[in-house]
Amino acid sequence: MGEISKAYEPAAVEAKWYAQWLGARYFEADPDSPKPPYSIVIPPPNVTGVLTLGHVLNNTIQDILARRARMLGKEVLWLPGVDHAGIATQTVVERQLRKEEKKTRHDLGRDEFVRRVWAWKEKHGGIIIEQLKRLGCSCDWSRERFTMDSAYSRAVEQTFVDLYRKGLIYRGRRMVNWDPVALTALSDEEVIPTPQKSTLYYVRYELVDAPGRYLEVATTRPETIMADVALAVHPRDPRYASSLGKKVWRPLDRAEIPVIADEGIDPEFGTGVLKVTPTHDKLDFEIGQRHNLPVIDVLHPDGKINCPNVPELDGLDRFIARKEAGEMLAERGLLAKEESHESTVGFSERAGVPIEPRLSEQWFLKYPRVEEARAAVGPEEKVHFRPERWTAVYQHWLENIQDWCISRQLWWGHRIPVWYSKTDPANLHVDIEPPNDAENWAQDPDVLDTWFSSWLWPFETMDSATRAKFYPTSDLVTAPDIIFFWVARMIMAGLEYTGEVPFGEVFFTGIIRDAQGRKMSKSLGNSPDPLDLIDKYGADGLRFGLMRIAPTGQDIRFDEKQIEEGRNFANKLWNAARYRQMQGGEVEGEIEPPRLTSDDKWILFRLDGAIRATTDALRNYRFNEAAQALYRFFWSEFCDWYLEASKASGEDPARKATTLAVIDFVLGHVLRLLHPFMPFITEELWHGLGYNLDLPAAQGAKTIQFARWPEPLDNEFKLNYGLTPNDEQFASDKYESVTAARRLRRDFNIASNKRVVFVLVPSRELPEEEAAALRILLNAERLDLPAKYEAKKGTPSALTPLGELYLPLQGLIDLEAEGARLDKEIAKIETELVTARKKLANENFVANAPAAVVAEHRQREKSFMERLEQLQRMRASLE
RNA sequence: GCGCGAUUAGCUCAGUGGUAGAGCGCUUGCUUCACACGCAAGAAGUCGCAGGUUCGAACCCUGCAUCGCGCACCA
Repeated sequence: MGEISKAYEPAAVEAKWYAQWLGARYFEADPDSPKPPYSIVIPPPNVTGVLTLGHVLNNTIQDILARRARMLGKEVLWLPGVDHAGIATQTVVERQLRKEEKKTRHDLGRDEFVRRVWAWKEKHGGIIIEQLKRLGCSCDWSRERFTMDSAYSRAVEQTFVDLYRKGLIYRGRRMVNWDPVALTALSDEEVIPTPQKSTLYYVRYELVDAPGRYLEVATTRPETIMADVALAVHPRDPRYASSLGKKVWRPLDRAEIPVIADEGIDPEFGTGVLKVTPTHDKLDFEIGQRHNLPVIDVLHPDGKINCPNVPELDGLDRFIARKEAGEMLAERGLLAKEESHESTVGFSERAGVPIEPRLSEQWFLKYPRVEEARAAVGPEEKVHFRPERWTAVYQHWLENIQDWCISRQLWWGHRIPVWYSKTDPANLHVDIEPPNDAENWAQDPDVLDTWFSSWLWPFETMDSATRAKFYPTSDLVTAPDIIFFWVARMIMAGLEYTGEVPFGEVFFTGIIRDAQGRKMSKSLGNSPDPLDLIDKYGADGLRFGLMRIAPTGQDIRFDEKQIEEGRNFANKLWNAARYRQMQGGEVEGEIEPPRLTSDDKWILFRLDGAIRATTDALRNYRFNEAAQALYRFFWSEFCDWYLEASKASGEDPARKATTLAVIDFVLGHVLRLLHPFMPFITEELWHGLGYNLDLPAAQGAKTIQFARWPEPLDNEFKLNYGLTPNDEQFASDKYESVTAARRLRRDFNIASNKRVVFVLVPSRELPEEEAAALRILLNAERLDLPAKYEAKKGTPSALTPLGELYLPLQGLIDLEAEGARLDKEIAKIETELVTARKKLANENFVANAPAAVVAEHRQREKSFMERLEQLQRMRASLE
């Protein structure tokens, strides 16, 4: 701390230390270290991603865990990396291609397009990695991984081959969720059910053998009528019993279709008649299978109508065709009515458009180790979820699990390692190596779902030495919205391929929302750029501000004010250190027990409490509690009371030396406790104040990161330094007295900078050093301590734990005001006394409540009575 | 329809059986020699509603209301 600025300026400090940490390779994990291991794998952000507040929250927590583990003497691996994010990345590059070259990926061809994506990745990918560095993340960047690294890709393909050989992966023509924009199949998890207002069309189907008689069908999708292959009713629906087995005319693309009975029909919905279009609805597909119905597909992959027989609709977008079909039906008198209707429609998570149920040939995975995975999570099991309630969500999903559609019709991703014989398409070659006579085979054009690579992340990112030391990992920190996508699948893959669960503790963060409670999203533009926040408030301020409010597992409403508080706290810390430095003197001198004042002992007690509270909170993943405990201790106790009182040590060198030693002791502890939260400023002050000087390298000489995590002050320490609860109580009483005196000042409009004379009639012995502290805290010109004091009538007075306190003023006193003030205080005490007495008068309370609680009430009653008596005496003196 | 969460000061939120808390905001005073990103004092709450358990409930139980989130259904 050469130059000392009044306000903490984070930018230079952050850049300086991060570069130094990287240069010294402090974050790199050594698999050969004798230290016990601690490991986290980062939830890999998308390679296209930029830092959001969600990432800040998530990664700050991981950094806190990692840094604290280092201070606890663990060998720490925080393994970073990014995800190739199939759809997202392909979309970004395609958009760029369209904009800059007016080309599609098909114009380039597959190989060239993939080359372009790689080029894009090299140039723009992984911005987020640099942003994580700005945040201070202590990842082992030497091990940064990418899900498309060659070794990792090989593992992904090998996994496919292995699961295929185990019979768990199969190819099938089934109903899938089709994204008509990205032109690919999606897994069920990638579909977001969204309530939509739509129109329910009541369409009339004329009976073939009874012209003029109709069956009415309620449908939201008239544009798929041409794909109808039957009408279906419930077998026991009396309204339609006579129609069963008959034929009706399909409107638009006119054809005869049968009326069938199926248990799947809900007679309550609409008219109780369903039009069966097996290609465009999951239920319809199942009915079609049960009744051996044909399959007609009237949609192109991009969602346009494919029905040359009805030229009015052919080629139209599905939503335009829907309206058009409705109008056509109306014109032909086949539309009985329209109703508005609300239903839930599946939207593509990526493209944001309604997905289309579609029959297509895809690869599916029957999940391995489902039951084991389900049983592995629970309070008594190997994997603990925090908050615990997510366990039920996880288990419910596993109990109802459906096979996973893992093939995607994209070009960017892990190519499916399957080749089809050109001569015999039924002949497959499934292996990570192509067949020898490759020219006779064609590789499957599809790639694998990105999550099919992510689920191997905790172990395929590690080489064998690393895995031996650091796997299974210790903690996983992630958001609850990827329990299904990622967490559950990692557990299954871990069990299948390593025989172990991949992590022990899973901490689910809340989701950060804006002030209106909406999710942060790019499209809403309600997501502040964390880099702007770092520029404005510093990385430490951002981290601390967020940690103080955030991670209770509840969603978080973001407010920039909270980050401002974090910045202010950093500034407070900076200035306290600055104050210490201005005092000069020896760094971390000897604390001489006989010289300790009650203030010194009080702050040591409070420090002990803060160490315990912080340690306990962090051990239980209650980051906000830890941050709050440190905030309160440092600001409200250390700065507001202790540092102010310590100014009383004056110029006596011996006393001052002890005071400074206590300040150093506390600051040294606070910096270490805060380091996981605020890595930069704590490192800066650690060195600036010279607390690193007498330490061995392994314990913080070069960096606070390896300084020991503070231990609570044990009984031996307390004995050696003569700390007794009496001292603590005395200091508390003193501060309470000071507050009472300041209130007097305030009540009589005496400016806080005006030095005045106070008179205290002490109710107990008051050594000179205590009086000195009182004078300082009261900003008193003088503090008189007479054994008896005859106050002039009307002298403002207050009852304090240390005695009766007077504020003699000349000619300024308003007797009535003073009387009113005392009356108010008396009334307050009386109320409390009544409450306390009521409680004690309750026999059941006295009989049943714990003795300590009853004693506390007795004590309170007594003290209220004493205070009341004194106040009344003071009141009487005014008359 | 089933399930989960939330409801505490103007705002954002802590607080799992024993006198209602913090920060911000607000009022008032203060450029007091670390800090105005500050210091000091203060005002401010029928703890969503209704029952129940208990000597005692913000906290436990039941029901209801409102908001949010999952899952299922959705022709």
